[in-house]
Amino acid sequence: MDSKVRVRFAPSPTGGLHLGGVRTVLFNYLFAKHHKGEFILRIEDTDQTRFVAGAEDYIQNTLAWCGLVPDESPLHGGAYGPYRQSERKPIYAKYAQQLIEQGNAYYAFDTPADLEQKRKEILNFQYSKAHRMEMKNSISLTEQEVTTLLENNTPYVIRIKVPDAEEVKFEDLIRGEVSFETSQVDDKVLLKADGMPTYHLAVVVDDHLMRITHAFRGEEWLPSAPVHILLWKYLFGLDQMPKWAHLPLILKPDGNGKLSKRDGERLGFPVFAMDWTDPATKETTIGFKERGFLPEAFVNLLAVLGWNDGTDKEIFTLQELIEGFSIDRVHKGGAKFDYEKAKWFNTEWIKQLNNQELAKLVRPILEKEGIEIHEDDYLVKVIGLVKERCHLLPDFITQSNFFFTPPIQIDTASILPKWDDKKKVFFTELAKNYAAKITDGHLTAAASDLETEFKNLAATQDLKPGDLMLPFRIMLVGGKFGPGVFDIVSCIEFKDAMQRINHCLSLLA
RNA sequence: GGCCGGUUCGUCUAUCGGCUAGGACAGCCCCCUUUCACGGGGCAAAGACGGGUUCGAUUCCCGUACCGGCUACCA
Repeated sequence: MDSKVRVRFAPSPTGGLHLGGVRTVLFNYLFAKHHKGEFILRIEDTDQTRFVAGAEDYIQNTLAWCGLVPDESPLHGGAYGPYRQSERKPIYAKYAQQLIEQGNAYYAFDTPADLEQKRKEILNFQYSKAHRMEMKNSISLTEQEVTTLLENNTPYVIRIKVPDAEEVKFEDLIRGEVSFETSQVDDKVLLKADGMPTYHLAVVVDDHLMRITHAFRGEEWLPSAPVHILLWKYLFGLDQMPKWAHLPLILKPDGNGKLSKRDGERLGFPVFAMDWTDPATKETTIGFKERGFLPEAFVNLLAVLGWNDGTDKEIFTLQELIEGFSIDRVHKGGAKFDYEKAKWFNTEWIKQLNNQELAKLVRPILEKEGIEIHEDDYLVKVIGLVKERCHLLPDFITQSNFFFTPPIQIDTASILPKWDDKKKVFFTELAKNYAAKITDGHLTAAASDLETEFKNLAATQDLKPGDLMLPFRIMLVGGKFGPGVFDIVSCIEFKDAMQRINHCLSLLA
């Protein structure tokens, strides 16, 4: 009770981190920080066949981007390391041995082929009481046979000996009491033939050694919970066991089933937090970051997918999430991911973020497009003008590039139908006026003044301003979009505005 | 198949026995805007089904249906 809250996120480094993974991290983090506790990152790399180079760095980078920095991790160190299970290999064998001595585990010598054969022969084969005696293990074999097998270095695994007819139950922080009949659970492998532990053993041993107080993980782990409960009982005592919470799954938007990388590709939205390039295939999977999401928005949208604070509030800062988070307000049911709503969160965050901060993020995106930015102040001003029409960061490209360079594509087709000599005269005159301003030493003017002058000029020529606005807009930005025309003129200044008018006039001639 | 879990508008969700079932996204309409957005207003849209318990069930219990997860020397 009075011991410090310690939680862990324990991914296996097999590829990019998807939405569900990041949300698991987030809930862990929020819970820990809410209780002024510690958040640990532990890398579960016990399956050497699935290990993918770079995946661990990717995980660390993703956490950093999201602002969910671990207190202890392979990178940050800590008092309970090492934090990579592959580096803890010797530890697990000791506990497996202890279980054997206690009679809670046993050696099994069946080869993969033996098992495959057995599964073919018997429908719904389970390595458990029902078939244990038909297999090659230290329960079915005599002591002498086992000793010989061991002395000959016969490959073996260690399996948990699940008790006969017991009820295993535990209190899930989200689901309440969950119980299992042990006759339904099989003798899971604890230690593999290569000496590595399986998840089942490793998670229990490490959670104990790392003093984990609360263990949150995806719902897909619920069925193996009884194995872990049993292991806790045999090894460290149930009173030492962390509190469990099994998080609901994030489901695909259409149809059924949990969200996968393929769904994102199919439906055209990211599933990974950041870009991930598979080192083997060189195939890159797009991430939320690169798609133009702000980390604040990403964290926000994930947090409210399956959790809410009981009010109508939807926009939360990380700090607000920490303060308001509680595990018992997490949903039981899975949630379908809605990309449209996800974008809405980003739109909101773009509006919330101040222009200076936004400028830092937008600048590299524009520069990558070959847009030259000479002054920071100018960029900040432009961002203020266009931010409310941007949903994703790359939207700033189309929304603001005409502030930096004259439009290349000009939608003259939208001007032509109503174009006539009167308008031509007007714009020729307008350009001259701007030229005169420059001669007088004026670079620019306030938008409201520009508008007044524009309307006055229109009046003297007996033209309706309304008929002139669209052509003017297209001359300036190339199409029917963007902020108010006079804001644009004010921003790009007389010289540039004049050139764009003249250029367009020549196109229309 | 077995085990476990889940089930409120199309989607995310509020409701902890008393509701004309609220909000948000998406959709549609209107206003604002001489562009596109933003913003404001409005419309439409839900308690899987059947039994109980109760004065009263979306809320509690049971059953059914449907959906999902797991069922590896993967996590």
